[in-house]
Amino acid sequence: MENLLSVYKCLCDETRLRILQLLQHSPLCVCHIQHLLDISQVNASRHLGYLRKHDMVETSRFQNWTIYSLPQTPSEALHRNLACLQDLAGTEKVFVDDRKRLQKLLKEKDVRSLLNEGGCQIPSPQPSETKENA
Amino acid sequence: MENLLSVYKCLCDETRLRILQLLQHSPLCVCHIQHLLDISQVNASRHLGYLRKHDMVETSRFQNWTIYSLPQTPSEALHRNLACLQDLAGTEKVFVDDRKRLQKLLKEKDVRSLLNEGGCQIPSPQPSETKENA
DNA sequence: AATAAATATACCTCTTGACGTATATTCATA
DNA sequence: TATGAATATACGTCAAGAGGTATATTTATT
Repeated sequence: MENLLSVYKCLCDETRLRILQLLQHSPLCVCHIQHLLDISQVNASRHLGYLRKHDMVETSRFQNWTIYSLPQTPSEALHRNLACLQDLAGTEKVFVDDRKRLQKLLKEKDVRSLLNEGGCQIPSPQPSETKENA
Repeated sequence: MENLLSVYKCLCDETRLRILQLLQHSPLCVCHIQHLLDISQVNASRHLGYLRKHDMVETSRFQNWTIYSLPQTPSEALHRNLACLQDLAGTEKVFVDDRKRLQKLLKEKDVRSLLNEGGCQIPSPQPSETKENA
């Protein structure tokens, strides 16, 4: 029950929902999140810290960057709810826009090499989910 | 997004989780919830009011009772998350115990007739989910 | 060694919400 | 009409948490 409640508490903030939705596509640094969501550094760091404290994300350190990613072995509650969120995020404009910005970001060489050197599997470029990317 | 966040906010309190899990099995009055969860009348009423305010439950009035039930046409976000909760609630002791008490309650004639006269579909007695009901 | 970048933490303020006590309100019934 | 049962609301208190500003910490670079 503790864990289940923890999951829902992590999910009941818009910023954290957006973060988690992005992390379902790729590991990311604080600065990436910060810019993708257009929020302050402190805010990004704090929400990520909150998620980490509740075991919703894992971190690895590379030089000056902290790379956040979803847990390798998430709890059942987290796993199920992330899947659920994934489904629901398909139609939500905020998420769609975030994903578009993410795809763009993941094309940048320095971003890719940072995540790579940080030991992360980053996804190959995705076909855009809507035909026009205008 | 508003609605999705609303759903998660409703789900991030243990009392409300227990209530929703019970309502997935049968419509119930405030006094039923109150006794099943062993909480105060105010507390039960307040959480149910919170759920109603956020369109997570519907109400009908019969004499002095307010019968709470899940919406006939829940939002996509609610529908999905209730299904998810249903799955996760299978193994959670608190929920298991609540359900046992509910099954017992639903065998009482006055409870059944109250819900019936209130215009509710109440489920037929369930086979107990664990073999022993001791 | 000084600087800059990336991240984290401390302190403050404000809002939300959880729960207790007390008190309406409504309806059936004695 | 007075009483009791079921429900809802008002008011107070307390804790959690969201976000801002300032500041520390670590690491690479000049």
